[in-house]
Amino acid sequence: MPEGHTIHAIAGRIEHAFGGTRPEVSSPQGRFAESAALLQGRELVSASAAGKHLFVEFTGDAVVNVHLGLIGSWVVHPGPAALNPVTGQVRLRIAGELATADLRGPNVCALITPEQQDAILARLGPDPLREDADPERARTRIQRSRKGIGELLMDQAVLAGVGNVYRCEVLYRHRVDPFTPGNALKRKTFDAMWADLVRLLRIGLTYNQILTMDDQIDEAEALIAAGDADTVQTELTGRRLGEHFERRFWLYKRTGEPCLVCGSKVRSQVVAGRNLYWCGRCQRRH
DNA sequence: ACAGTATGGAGAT
DNA sequence: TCTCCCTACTGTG
Repeated sequence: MPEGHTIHAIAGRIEHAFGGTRPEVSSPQGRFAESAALLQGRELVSASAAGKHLFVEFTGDAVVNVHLGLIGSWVVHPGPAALNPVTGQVRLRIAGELATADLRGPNVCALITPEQQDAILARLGPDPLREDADPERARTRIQRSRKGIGELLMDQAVLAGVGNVYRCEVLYRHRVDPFTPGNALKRKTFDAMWADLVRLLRIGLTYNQILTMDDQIDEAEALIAAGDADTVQTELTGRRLGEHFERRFWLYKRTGEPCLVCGSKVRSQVVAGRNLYWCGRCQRRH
Protein backbone atom coordinates (compact mmCIF):
# COMPACT_ATOMS: atom_id res chain seq x y z
CA MET A 1 0.00 0.00 0.00
CA PRO A 2 2.96 2.28 -0.27
CA GLU A 3 3.39 5.57 -2.08
CA GLY A 4 5.89 8.12 -0.80
CA HIS A 5 3.75 9.33 2.09
CA THR A 6 3.70 5.80 3.57
CA ILE A 7 7.47 5.50 3.44
CA HIS A 8 8.03 8.86 5.13
CA ALA A 9 5.52 7.92 7.83
CA ILE A 10 7.35 4.65 8.49
CA ALA A 11 10.72 6.43 8.64
CA GLY A 12 9.30 8.80 11.22
CA ARG A 13 7.94 5.97 13.35
CA ILE A 14 11.19 3.96 13.17
CA GLU A 15 13.25 6.97 14.19
CA HIS A 16 10.82 7.92 16.93
CA ALA A 17 10.77 4.40 18.33
CA PHE A 18 14.45 3.46 18.03
CA GLY A 19 16.56 6.56 17.26
CA GLY A 20 19.54 6.82 19.60
CA THR A 21 19.07 3.30 20.97
CA ARG A 22 20.74 -0.06 20.34
CA PRO A 23 17.83 -2.26 19.35
CA GLU A 24 17.69 -5.99 18.76
CA VAL A 25 17.99 -6.63 15.02
CA SER A 26 16.92 -9.99 13.64
CA SER A 27 15.50 -11.74 10.62
CA PRO A 28 12.91 -14.26 11.84
CA GLN A 29 12.37 -15.41 8.26
CA GLY A 30 16.13 -15.86 7.80
CA ARG A 31 16.60 -14.07 4.50
CA PHE A 32 18.31 -11.06 6.11
CA ALA A 33 19.92 -13.00 8.96
CA GLU A 34 23.56 -12.41 8.07
CA SER A 35 23.17 -8.63 7.81
CA ALA A 36 20.95 -8.50 10.89
CA ALA A 37 23.71 -10.16 12.90
CA LEU A 38 26.17 -7.48 11.78
CA LEU A 39 23.82 -4.74 13.03
CA GLN A 40 23.17 -6.33 16.38
CA GLY A 41 24.42 -4.11 19.21
CA ARG A 42 24.92 -1.02 17.06
CA GLU A 43 23.16 2.27 17.62
CA LEU A 44 20.32 3.16 15.26
CA VAL A 45 21.19 6.73 14.35
CA SER A 46 18.33 7.79 12.13
CA ALA A 47 15.68 6.74 9.65
CA SER A 48 14.79 8.74 6.58
CA ALA A 49 12.92 8.48 3.30
CA ALA A 50 13.47 9.65 -0.25
CA GLY A 51 10.64 8.89 -2.63
CA LYS A 52 9.73 5.28 -1.97
CA HIS A 53 13.19 4.40 -0.59
CA LEU A 54 13.70 4.04 3.12
CA PHE A 55 17.11 4.30 4.83
CA VAL A 56 17.86 3.22 8.38
CA GLU A 57 21.30 4.34 9.45
CA PHE A 58 23.36 2.53 12.08
CA THR A 59 26.73 3.49 13.49
CA GLY A 60 29.69 2.11 11.57
CA ASP A 61 28.61 3.36 8.12
CA ALA A 62 25.90 0.73 7.88
CA VAL A 63 22.66 1.65 6.15
CA VAL A 64 19.66 -0.61 5.68
CA ASN A 65 17.93 0.25 2.42
CA VAL A 66 14.32 -0.87 2.25
CA HIS A 67 11.90 -0.64 -0.65
CA LEU A 68 8.43 -2.01 0.00
CA GLY A 69 7.51 -2.57 -3.63
CA LEU A 70 3.85 -3.23 -4.24
CA ILE A 71 3.07 -5.50 -1.33
CA GLY A 72 5.57 -4.80 1.41
CA SER A 73 4.74 -3.46 4.85
CA TRP A 74 6.64 -2.32 7.90
CA VAL A 75 4.49 -2.02 10.99
CA VAL A 76 5.67 -0.62 14.31
CA HIS A 77 3.87 -2.26 17.22
CA PRO A 78 3.92 -0.91 20.76
CA GLY A 79 5.77 -3.08 23.26
CA PRO A 80 8.87 -5.26 23.30
CA ALA A 81 9.48 -8.36 21.18
CA ALA A 82 8.28 -10.62 23.97
CA LEU A 83 4.80 -9.12 23.67
CA ASN A 84 4.78 -9.28 19.86
CA PRO A 85 4.99 -12.88 18.63
CA VAL A 86 6.27 -13.28 15.07
CA THR A 87 3.56 -14.16 12.57
CA GLY A 88 4.04 -14.78 8.86
CA GLN A 89 7.15 -13.87 6.89
CA VAL A 90 9.09 -11.28 8.85
CA ARG A 91 12.20 -10.36 6.88
CA LEU A 92 13.50 -7.88 9.41
CA ARG A 93 12.56 -7.18 12.99
CA ILE A 94 13.87 -4.22 14.96
CA ALA A 95 12.87 -4.38 18.60
CA GLY A 96 13.47 -2.37 21.76
CA GLU A 97 11.83 -1.98 25.13
CA LEU A 98 9.06 0.25 23.82
CA ALA A 99 8.39 -1.00 20.32
CA THR A 100 8.77 -3.80 17.79
CA ALA A 101 8.92 -3.17 14.04
CA ASP A 102 8.24 -6.01 11.59
CA LEU A 103 9.13 -5.74 7.90
CA ARG A 104 7.34 -8.10 5.50
CA GLY A 105 7.41 -8.62 1.76
CA PRO A 106 9.86 -5.88 0.78
CA ASN A 107 11.08 -5.62 -2.77
CA VAL A 108 14.47 -4.58 -1.39
CA CYS A 109 16.03 -5.07 2.04
CA ALA A 110 19.79 -4.64 1.81
CA LEU A 111 22.74 -3.54 3.89
CA ILE A 112 24.52 -0.79 1.97
CA THR A 113 27.21 1.85 2.47
CA PRO A 114 26.61 5.62 2.69
CA GLU A 115 28.17 5.85 -0.79
CA GLN A 116 25.61 3.44 -2.18
CA GLN A 117 22.91 5.44 -0.44
CA ASP A 118 24.18 8.59 -2.18
CA ALA A 119 24.00 6.78 -5.51
CA ILE A 120 20.36 5.90 -4.93
CA LEU A 121 19.54 9.46 -3.89
CA ALA A 122 21.30 10.79 -6.99
CA ARG A 123 19.10 8.85 -9.37
CA LEU A 124 15.83 9.93 -7.76
CA GLY A 125 13.91 12.99 -8.87
CA PRO A 126 12.76 15.59 -6.33
CA ASP A 127 10.44 14.31 -3.60
CA PRO A 128 7.57 16.69 -2.75
CA LEU A 129 7.82 15.58 0.89
CA ARG A 130 11.44 16.64 1.32
CA GLU A 131 12.41 20.15 2.31
CA ASP A 132 15.44 19.99 0.00
CA ALA A 133 13.35 19.11 -3.07
CA ASP A 134 13.96 21.21 -6.17
CA PRO A 135 10.84 21.09 -8.37
CA GLU A 136 12.75 22.75 -11.22
CA ARG A 137 14.62 19.47 -11.75
CA ALA A 138 11.33 17.68 -12.37
CA ARG A 139 9.90 20.49 -14.46
CA THR A 140 12.95 20.57 -16.72
CA ARG A 141 12.85 16.83 -17.36
CA ILE A 142 9.13 16.91 -18.07
CA GLN A 143 9.41 19.81 -20.47
CA ARG A 144 12.15 18.02 -22.40
CA SER A 145 10.13 14.86 -22.84
CA ARG A 146 7.60 13.81 -25.43
CA LYS A 147 6.23 11.11 -23.14
CA GLY A 148 2.80 11.64 -21.62
CA ILE A 149 2.58 13.35 -18.24
CA GLY A 150 0.70 10.29 -16.90
CA GLU A 151 3.76 8.18 -17.66
CA LEU A 152 6.29 10.77 -16.46
CA LEU A 153 4.66 11.14 -13.04
CA MET A 154 5.34 7.44 -12.40
CA ASP A 155 9.04 7.75 -13.30
CA GLN A 156 10.89 8.01 -9.99
CA ALA A 157 13.86 9.62 -11.74
CA VAL A 158 11.59 12.49 -12.74
CA LEU A 159 9.66 12.92 -9.50
CA ALA A 160 10.03 10.64 -6.48
CA GLY A 161 7.26 9.36 -4.26
CA VAL A 162 4.20 9.60 -6.49
CA GLY A 163 2.50 6.28 -7.21
CA ASN A 164 -0.56 5.19 -9.11
CA VAL A 165 -3.27 6.71 -6.92
CA TYR A 166 -1.68 10.15 -6.58
CA ARG A 167 -0.84 10.21 -10.28
CA CYS A 168 -4.42 9.59 -11.39
CA GLU A 169 -5.96 11.85 -8.82
CA VAL A 170 -3.62 14.82 -9.17
CA LEU A 171 -4.06 14.83 -12.94
CA TYR A 172 -7.81 14.86 -12.47
CA ARG A 173 -7.70 17.56 -9.80
CA HIS A 174 -5.99 19.81 -12.35
CA ARG A 175 -8.11 18.51 -15.24
CA VAL A 176 -5.00 17.50 -17.16
CA ASP A 177 -5.20 14.89 -19.91
CA PRO A 178 -2.72 12.14 -18.86
CA PHE A 179 -1.58 11.80 -22.47
CA THR A 180 -0.45 15.42 -22.72
CA PRO A 181 3.22 15.24 -23.82
CA GLY A 182 5.59 16.57 -21.17
CA ASN A 183 6.88 19.20 -23.58
CA ALA A 184 3.34 20.46 -24.13
CA LEU A 185 2.53 20.86 -20.44
CA LYS A 186 2.34 24.48 -19.42
CA ARG A 187 4.71 25.70 -16.76
CA LYS A 188 1.84 27.11 -14.76
CA THR A 189 0.10 23.73 -14.81
CA PHE A 190 3.20 21.92 -13.60
CA ASP A 191 3.74 24.46 -10.81
CA ALA A 192 0.15 24.06 -9.64
CA MET A 193 0.38 20.24 -9.68
CA TRP A 194 3.66 20.28 -7.75
CA ALA A 195 2.22 22.56 -5.08
CA ASP A 196 -0.82 20.31 -4.87
CA LEU A 197 1.35 17.19 -4.52
CA VAL A 198 3.25 18.80 -1.64
CA ARG A 199 -0.06 19.45 0.08
CA LEU A 200 -1.63 16.06 -0.71
CA LEU A 201 1.40 14.00 0.28
CA ARG A 202 1.75 15.87 3.58
CA ILE A 203 -1.86 15.17 4.43
CA GLY A 204 -1.42 11.54 3.36
CA LEU A 205 1.65 11.26 5.57
CA THR A 206 -0.14 12.73 8.57
CA TYR A 207 -3.21 10.53 8.32
CA ASN A 208 -1.67 7.43 6.80
CA GLN A 209 -4.20 7.61 4.04
CA ILE A 210 -4.37 9.03 0.54
CA LEU A 211 -6.92 11.85 0.55
CA THR A 212 -7.71 13.67 -2.70
CA MET A 213 -11.36 14.69 -2.28
CA ASP A 214 -11.76 18.35 -1.35
CA ASP A 215 -14.15 17.83 1.55
CA GLN A 216 -11.84 15.25 3.14
CA ILE A 217 -8.81 17.47 2.59
CA ASP A 218 -10.59 20.35 4.28
CA GLU A 219 -11.54 18.17 7.22
CA ALA A 220 -7.99 16.81 7.55
CA GLU A 221 -6.47 20.30 7.44
CA ALA A 222 -8.93 21.52 10.04
CA LEU A 223 -7.92 18.64 12.32
CA ILE A 224 -4.26 19.42 11.74
CA ALA A 225 -4.86 23.10 12.59
CA ALA A 226 -6.63 21.99 15.77
CA GLY A 227 -3.55 20.05 16.86
CA ASP A 228 -4.71 16.58 15.96
CA ALA A 229 -1.61 16.04 13.80
CA ASP A 230 0.66 16.05 16.83
CA THR A 231 -1.23 13.10 18.23
CA VAL A 232 -1.07 11.21 14.97
CA GLN A 233 2.63 11.74 14.41
CA THR A 234 3.74 10.68 17.85
CA GLU A 235 1.66 7.52 17.90
CA LEU A 236 3.89 4.52 17.34
CA THR A 237 1.68 2.96 14.74
CA GLY A 238 -0.02 6.05 13.39
CA ARG A 239 -3.72 6.09 12.73
CA ARG A 240 -5.44 2.78 12.33
CA LEU A 241 -4.38 2.29 8.75
CA GLY A 242 -6.84 3.78 6.34
CA GLU A 243 -9.71 3.90 8.80
CA HIS A 244 -9.83 7.52 9.76
CA PHE A 245 -11.53 8.73 6.57
CA GLU A 246 -13.91 6.97 4.23
CA ARG A 247 -12.04 5.50 1.25
CA ARG A 248 -13.15 7.62 -1.66
CA PHE A 249 -11.52 8.95 -4.85
CA TRP A 250 -12.35 11.01 -7.94
CA LEU A 251 -11.35 8.23 -10.34
CA TYR A 252 -9.17 5.56 -8.84
CA LYS A 253 -10.65 2.10 -9.49
CA ARG A 254 -13.87 3.60 -10.81
CA THR A 255 -13.71 2.35 -14.42
CA GLY A 256 -17.09 2.63 -16.12
CA GLU A 257 -18.66 4.59 -13.27
CA PRO A 258 -19.74 8.19 -13.87
CA CYS A 259 -17.28 11.03 -13.50
CA LEU A 260 -18.26 12.90 -10.35
CA VAL A 261 -18.23 16.21 -12.21
CA CYS A 262 -19.56 15.59 -15.73
CA GLY A 263 -21.11 12.14 -15.50
CA SER A 264 -19.27 10.57 -18.43
CA LYS A 265 -17.80 7.11 -17.86
CA VAL A 266 -14.41 6.91 -16.15
CA ARG A 267 -11.93 5.35 -18.54
CA SER A 268 -8.91 3.19 -17.75
CA GLN A 269 -5.85 1.91 -19.57
CA VAL A 270 -2.49 0.49 -18.51
CA VAL A 271 0.14 3.24 -18.61
CA ALA A 272 3.63 2.82 -17.15
CA GLY A 273 2.69 -0.68 -16.06
CA ARG A 274 -0.31 0.26 -13.97
CA ASN A 275 -3.98 1.07 -14.46
CA LEU A 276 -4.45 4.72 -15.26
CA TYR A 277 -7.92 6.13 -14.66
CA TRP A 278 -9.12 9.34 -16.26
CA CYS A 279 -12.13 11.27 -17.52
CA GLY A 280 -12.03 11.78 -21.28
CA ARG A 281 -14.28 14.79 -21.06
CA CYS A 282 -13.02 16.78 -18.06
CA GLN A 283 -9.30 16.26 -18.61
CA ARG A 284 -7.68 18.34 -21.36
CA ARG A 285 -4.25 19.42 -22.48
CA HIS A 286 -3.10 22.40 -20.54
C1' DA B 1 -7.27 -25.69 -2.42
C1' DC B 2 -6.69 -22.39 -5.58
C1' DA B 3 -7.10 -18.02 -8.31
C1' DG B 4 -6.94 -13.22 -8.28
C1' DT B 5 -5.53 -8.78 -6.57
C1' DA B 6 -2.54 -4.89 -4.67
C1' DT B 7 -0.81 2.50 -3.74
C1' DG B 8 6.29 -1.09 -7.33
C1' DG B 9 10.20 -1.87 -9.91
C1' DA B 10 14.06 -4.57 -12.05
C1' DG B 11 15.77 -7.30 -15.64
C1' DA B 12 15.26 -9.94 -19.83
C1' DT B 13 13.59 -9.94 -24.63
C1' DT C 1 6.63 -5.31 -23.79
C1' DC C 2 6.84 -9.22 -21.08
C1' DT C 3 8.14 -11.83 -16.78
C1' DC C 4 9.29 -12.22 -12.32
C1' DC C 5 9.68 -11.23 -7.29
C1' DC C 6 7.84 -10.21 -2.58
C1' DT C 7 3.21 -11.36 1.05
C1' DA C 8 -1.44 -11.33 2.79
C1' DC C 9 -5.97 -11.34 2.12
C1' DT C 10 -10.41 -12.09 -0.54
C1' DG C 11 -13.47 -14.57 -3.27
C1' DT C 12 -14.77 -18.99 -5.51
C1' DG C 13 -15.40 -24.05 -5.89
